[in-house]
Amino acid sequence: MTDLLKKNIALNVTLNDQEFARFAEPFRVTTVQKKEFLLQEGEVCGFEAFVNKGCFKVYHLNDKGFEQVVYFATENWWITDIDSFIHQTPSQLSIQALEDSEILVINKADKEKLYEDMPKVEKLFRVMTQKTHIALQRRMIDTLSKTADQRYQDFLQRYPDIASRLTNIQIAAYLGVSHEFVSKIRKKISRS
Amino acid sequence: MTDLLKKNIALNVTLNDQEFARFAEPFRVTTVQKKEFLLQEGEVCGFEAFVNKGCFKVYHLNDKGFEQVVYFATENWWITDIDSFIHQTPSQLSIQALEDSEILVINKADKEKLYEDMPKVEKLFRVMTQKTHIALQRRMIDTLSKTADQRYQDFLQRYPDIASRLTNIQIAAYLGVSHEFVSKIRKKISRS
DNA sequence: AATCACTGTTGACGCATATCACCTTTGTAT
DNA sequence: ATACAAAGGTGATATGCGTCAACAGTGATT
Repeated sequence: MTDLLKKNIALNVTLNDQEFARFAEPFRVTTVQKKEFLLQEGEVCGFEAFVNKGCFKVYHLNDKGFEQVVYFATENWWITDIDSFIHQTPSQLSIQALEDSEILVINKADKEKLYEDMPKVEKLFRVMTQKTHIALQRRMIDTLSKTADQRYQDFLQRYPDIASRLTNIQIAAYLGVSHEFVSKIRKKISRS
Repeated sequence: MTDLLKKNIALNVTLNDQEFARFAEPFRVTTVQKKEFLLQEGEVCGFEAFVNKGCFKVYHLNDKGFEQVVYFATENWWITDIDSFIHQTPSQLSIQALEDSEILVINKADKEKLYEDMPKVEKLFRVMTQKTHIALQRRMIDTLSKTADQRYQDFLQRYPDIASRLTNIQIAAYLGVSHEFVSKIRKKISRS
């Protein structure tokens, strides 16, 4: 149940079996059906979750009513609306399952107890947040300086396993372009 | 010398005078002249710095030879190339002073000692990184779903004090648009 | 099997923004 | 004070991408 989680955190911090047991204790296994929402805009996000199986999109509905995908999360990714979770303010993001999924959920109070009880957990989430931040910084640079064509191809190369589970419409919502234009990019690629 | 730093970290963590003294000890005051580089692309970033006075731009030179500004840092901001600093790999970013400035610099080894000696420092940088990440996530959404016009006006509203110290060219490099277009946006605004 | 919703494709047209060229204004160094 | 570099502004033209509309393909639901 928590095997994948154990491997995941081992990337950032070393815990012995007893420490990991304490860490894993407050997590609850939850199954989520395709199309089900973990969080809807306006709700306060009280959880953080680790994806054991399945796929989610974390997105914002912009002024024009378009979904802007902040990120996709498949096996081994963490999901939350970090802004709403930390500040306990209404969420501007929604989180929806794109496949039948299984996640490990921890609530805010339990996570804060972990921070207090285990200094290594501070380090774990510091390092995880830093890595996430680095990835987002790179995406920011690419978004501002590359064409949609290049960004589409970069996405396929960087996340081939995720891309194959998504529709063009979902990928377009991540890249911030219309799905019709993604379709035209694909046509152009297939000709060359 | 470290008054501003003391106030800055007090936003995220509580340290008594003795603890703060230990925290501040490894920082070195450094003056930097306008146009001087703290870091150039290709170098490994071995420091993190707190801005006491002045202004910096952190930017990436893209394929077309254009500067893409990742962020500006004035008084009370921290600067580093977090990617290069953490992984000790060659930097893809450059950091240059836009004004004569004064910073407090800590090197990587000393920062790691702080992490080991003071659990509160783990928390400090975890929370700081989370806040930075939230801000970048919001910027990402805005970049993908708003026009240059809106983003320019948002920038002026959100950072009026920084904007007034920058040229249009620098603001354009942050927004990811040409400086000519920023000029046209300004004209349009002034007419209305 | 039939239906209906969702996804993908294509073309015509329009808008946001880039590019280029040139000029004016401002700042800076001697 | 002069000269030169950098910043700011403007118009003409080009391009990337959006919008809209229509249609075909693919899956889901009954």
